[in-house]
Amino acid sequence: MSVNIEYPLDCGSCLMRKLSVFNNLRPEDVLCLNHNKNHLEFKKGKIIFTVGQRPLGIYIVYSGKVKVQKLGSNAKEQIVRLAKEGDILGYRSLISGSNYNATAETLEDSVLCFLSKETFFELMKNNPSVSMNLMKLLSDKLGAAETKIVEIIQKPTRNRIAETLLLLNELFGTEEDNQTINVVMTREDIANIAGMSTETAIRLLYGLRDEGLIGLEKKKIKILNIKKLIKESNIED
Amino acid sequence: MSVNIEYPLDCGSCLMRKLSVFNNLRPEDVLCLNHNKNHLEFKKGKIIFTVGQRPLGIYIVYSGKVKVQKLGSNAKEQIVRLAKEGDILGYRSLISGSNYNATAETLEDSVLCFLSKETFFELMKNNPSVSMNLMKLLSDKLGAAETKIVEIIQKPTRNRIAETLLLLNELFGTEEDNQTINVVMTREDIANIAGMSTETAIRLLYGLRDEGLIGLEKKKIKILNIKKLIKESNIED
DNA sequence: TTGTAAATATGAGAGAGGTCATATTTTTTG
DNA sequence: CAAAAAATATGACCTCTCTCATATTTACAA
Repeated sequence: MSVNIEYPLDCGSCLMRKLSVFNNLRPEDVLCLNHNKNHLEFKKGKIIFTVGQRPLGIYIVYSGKVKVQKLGSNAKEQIVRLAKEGDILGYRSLISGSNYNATAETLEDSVLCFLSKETFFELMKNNPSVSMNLMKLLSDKLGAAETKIVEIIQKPTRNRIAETLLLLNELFGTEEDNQTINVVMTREDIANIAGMSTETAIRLLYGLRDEGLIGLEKKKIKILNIKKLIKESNIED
Repeated sequence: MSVNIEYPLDCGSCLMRKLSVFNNLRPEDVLCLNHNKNHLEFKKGKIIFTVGQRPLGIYIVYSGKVKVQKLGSNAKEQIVRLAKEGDILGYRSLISGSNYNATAETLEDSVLCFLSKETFFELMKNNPSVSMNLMKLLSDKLGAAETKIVEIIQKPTRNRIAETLLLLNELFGTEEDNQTINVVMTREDIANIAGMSTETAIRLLYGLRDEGLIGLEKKKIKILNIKKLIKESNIED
């Protein structure tokens, strides 16, 4: 499932660390990190953790992309979070003190950095910036989740699919052409972010393509007219 | 709107503080709290803060009940959080460093304790338990919000109204009869928690009453058969 | 490369739940 | 206490989106 590999990586110079909540550690804690971290390699489509497991630590994404999804009563997955390089995973359950209630799966080949619970809390204790960063992160995610609740209830699917594309664009950026969203996802994944059936998502994407707002080539999605797409998403905040 | 009143209250012995994230302060910080807090009285239906305002601090509910709601694009309010005695309000935006994006309104006459941003962050700096409690609180709320997203998408309205009643029961408890949920809310409020139209909520409540799961008398709601109600809510976690 | 599984595509049909209209009851306010 | 406003109640209708079925294309593994 995952392979423990040797990396010649030094946390001190690690760019991903500097993007993460551990950006502002005391020098001795950078060493601690170096000493206690564990690199794990996951192929595309592999499970990092799954519902019901007890969190043993947290994961920092060194490279790759990860989706975190929950299975609803309807036997349908809902993607509740996405992670890319520098993002952390598995912190919510760890802090809540509960077992995982979502499943994390790689969207592409990824390298993760594992940090044991003990090391994590040790770093947090000694570096106020870590808990401050985490609180900020949690607050932002909570705000986004609450906004999403309102949107799912009140916005029609067309608004939501447009918004989902804008989110992916914002989060993962574009390829060199400045248009193609830099992530490979199935239509089902996109539907599971937007909160609708796969068929509806497919139909709506074609609608947006026919109107020239986006381009579709296999799994690659281009944003051709971002202004209209923003209008279509009916964002207000 | 709100009245600044004199209370002979000592934070050291305040039961609400002991229920809150400030339950474990250094003695000198209890004094600091005593010195810097501000009591505010709000009549039922009054706005504590509203969308767009800049957070100047946080509120601790000393008595009363508060709903926090967001206005969607559909001109419909969605209740995203509820607060009772001992709960804090306004922390998410403050920590995120953004203006409020929700409105807090009292559900009944309430007394709140206001703490300036400066005092709040000072307390947090000196008492690791405060940031630990806050992180736990944020993590729990985030987990609940993500669960709600999945449920709104996948559960029919009947499941959700049942779950909403169970939530209110859990949160606010019951009156002496051990059945009547201890909160007064309009049907519209209930609909705005469950995420459906007021008409649908009313119809579903009558359905549950006709089947003997609940009792309805004016705004008072009794839970008569909690087992069946749990079954009806289709909870899995 | 080829066979198989997974993903995409598209139509048809159905129904859950929203909207609108209106009547009645309850609550608030002057 | 009366009048007005707010909340509750109920019916009719309609539409958005889901489900199901099936065909086609793409991706993957042997």
